[in-house]
Amino acid sequence: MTSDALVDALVRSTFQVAGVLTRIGAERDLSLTQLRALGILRDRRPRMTELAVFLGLDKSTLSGLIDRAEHRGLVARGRNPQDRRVVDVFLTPAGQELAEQVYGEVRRALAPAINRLDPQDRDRLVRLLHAALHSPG
Amino acid sequence: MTSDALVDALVRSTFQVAGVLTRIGAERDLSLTQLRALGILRDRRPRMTELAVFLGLDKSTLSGLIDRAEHRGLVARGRNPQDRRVVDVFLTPAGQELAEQVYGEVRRALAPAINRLDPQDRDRLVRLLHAALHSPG
DNA sequence: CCCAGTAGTTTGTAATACAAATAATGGCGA
DNA sequence: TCGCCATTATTTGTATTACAAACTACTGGG
Repeated sequence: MTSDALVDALVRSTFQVAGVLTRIGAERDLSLTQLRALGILRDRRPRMTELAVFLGLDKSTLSGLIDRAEHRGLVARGRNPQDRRVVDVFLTPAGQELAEQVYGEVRRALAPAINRLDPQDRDRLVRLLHAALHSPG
Repeated sequence: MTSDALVDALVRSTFQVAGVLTRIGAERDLSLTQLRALGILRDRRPRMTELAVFLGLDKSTLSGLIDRAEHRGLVARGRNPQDRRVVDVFLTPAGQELAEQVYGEVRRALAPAINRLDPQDRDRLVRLLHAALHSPG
């Protein structure tokens, strides 16, 4: 069946890309989760609960994660004056720089894979991934 | 740039599929790594070191992983008569059944995404993923 | 037979993750 | 305004995941 081949291809590529991300993160002492958090925080300033939902983590897990990143000076916590229960999270300048470095490294690491496709196929792949996964559901 | 859009799409789909796999694994007390190990063992009987390399883990990490799976009756260790240092790992019948269940569940979970594509686009996506990622390098 | 190298395990430590309990605040109803 | 429940995040306790270093058992060459 075609759909089984597609499931296999998606799972395979998932583990392959996750492996690349894990390796790049490890070079800078970032777990896959921390790396993803950095990526999310590049263009957002969520509250703890929002970020936990985004990452699919329990809020207690996120407290520890942000603790460690904060001690390393990568992120900071901000209090929300409207609702003082709320804690906003955002990247420090050091965190921003690291995030850009890491994602530059990711682009470089995936470049060989991408260069195996001609520009038209790249566009096709983007559109197909978008159509399949980036939609409601 | 097109290649940046493709990197974004690959990273995004990686986290999305990994999320699905994590959730399905969690329903059966399987981590993403255990789930992947089960998938690999479906059609292989590697030695410990081979499996560790496959998963990108240290051999000491794998010892613990296989210990826990063995206690749950999912895998078994076999001694190699040619070289008695070597330990082969393979699925028990229970492990085989769980692996099939889980991967059936994965197919069901990804079906909605797949069904958004017509058969021709599914083939295209399989070929593009294969061309980009499943090649040398 | 000795010894260097290989295959796995054990031990120690840190990070990741969840659940339950806790603390602080907000907001609604009486 | 007071009381109470809900919300937001942290703390605490436990299991898993992961690595590195030390260790055990075995192999194969000299």
